[in-house]
Amino acid sequence: MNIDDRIERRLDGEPGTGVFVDFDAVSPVSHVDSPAGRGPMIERLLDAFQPALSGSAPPTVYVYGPKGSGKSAVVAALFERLAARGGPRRAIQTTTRAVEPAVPGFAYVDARRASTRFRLYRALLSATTDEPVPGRGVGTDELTETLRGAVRTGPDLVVAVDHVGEPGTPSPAALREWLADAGEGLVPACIGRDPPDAVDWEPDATVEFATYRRHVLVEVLTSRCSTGLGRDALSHAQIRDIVEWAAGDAHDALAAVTGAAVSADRAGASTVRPTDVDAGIDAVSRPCVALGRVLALAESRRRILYELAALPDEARATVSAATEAVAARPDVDLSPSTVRRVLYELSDAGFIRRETVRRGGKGRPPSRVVPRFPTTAFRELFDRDARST
DNA sequence: ACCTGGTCCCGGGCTCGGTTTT
DNA sequence: AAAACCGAGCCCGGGACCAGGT
Repeated sequence: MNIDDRIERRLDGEPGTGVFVDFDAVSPVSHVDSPAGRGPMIERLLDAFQPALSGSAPPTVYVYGPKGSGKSAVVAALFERLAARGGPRRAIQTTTRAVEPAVPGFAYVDARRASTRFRLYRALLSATTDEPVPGRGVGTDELTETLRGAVRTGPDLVVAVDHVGEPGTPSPAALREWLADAGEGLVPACIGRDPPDAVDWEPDATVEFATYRRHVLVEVLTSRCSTGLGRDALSHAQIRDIVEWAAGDAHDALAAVTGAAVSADRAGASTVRPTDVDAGIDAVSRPCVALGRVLALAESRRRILYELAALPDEARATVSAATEAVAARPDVDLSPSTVRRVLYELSDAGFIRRETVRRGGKGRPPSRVVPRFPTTAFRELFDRDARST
């Protein structure tokens, strides 16, 4: 947050004494313009893309590393800058331009929201053209031709596809093929968690992200909290405790901070108390699914998880009980049969865990339903999203 | 044998953009 | 110009069948 924003905030009448000042600054799903403590990684990425920047053909690049190590934050920020500094958007023909721009275009796509060919092409079209892109009622082949047309002229386009190879997102090999089908100049740069030898794709270059070191993650949280939370709302010691617990995972750490701040906010406190830190940490299961995955789900699935996260323990004791409780909520308009099926689907995809409980009854023993995502942070994001629309 | 939980699959229908007919 | 129609992707609902327990 720059000085103007800070002044603006005071002009809006916010005294700056609440817990939250800028929710997005601490939210695990929003990426900041300049990620703290990751300068060396930006250099490594620029090294990998150097050929493209000096006029040669762009290389294919694979960026990998564990969850919460800053891959998305750094690559998204870098590609945004590269795209902004690149030539005009490709759909805009610049016949007056004397020399073809030597530097390729750059685009960032989240595979979680582009999990099919149709959706990938759609995402690319809206990234490269200003025209509205149809979301339904049009065939994939037709969309392919539209994209081919938009890409045929102009420089190459480096497409960073984030979160490849997760459950529900395409593999690098599938993406390479999809991009090749849609034009010559589309060069993939995939970002995933699997090491290169476990991936069905041979990139020209690889860049590895390592887990955050403790002191760097402290730096990240301190920076985020200084803009996102009220002054001294979270003490240095508390930040260190959360970092210690998070074991280098920035996503989990930020989710815990968000949960702690929500807890304090609800209690009307102006600073985060020890019980709030405990509550914040408790609401983040370990291991846990990234919030970005939860938010990329269809609206009906998000609604089910939202309701599920607020159920008391006994209502989650069996899948049947959870089904009944969720389906009975007024805002859920799915049939119990569908809720049940979706719960099993979400369990398969890792969003919830089923723990079989021994019980003296007849038949196969049921299993308890446990959320595997940051519950408080998700519910807060869900509420804020509902309020803004 | 019987019961309940879990897996898998697919037809139908919804919504939306594009096309043809009125 | 409006209305009717068509076809695309995607979601919902439900049922057939399998698994694991008494």
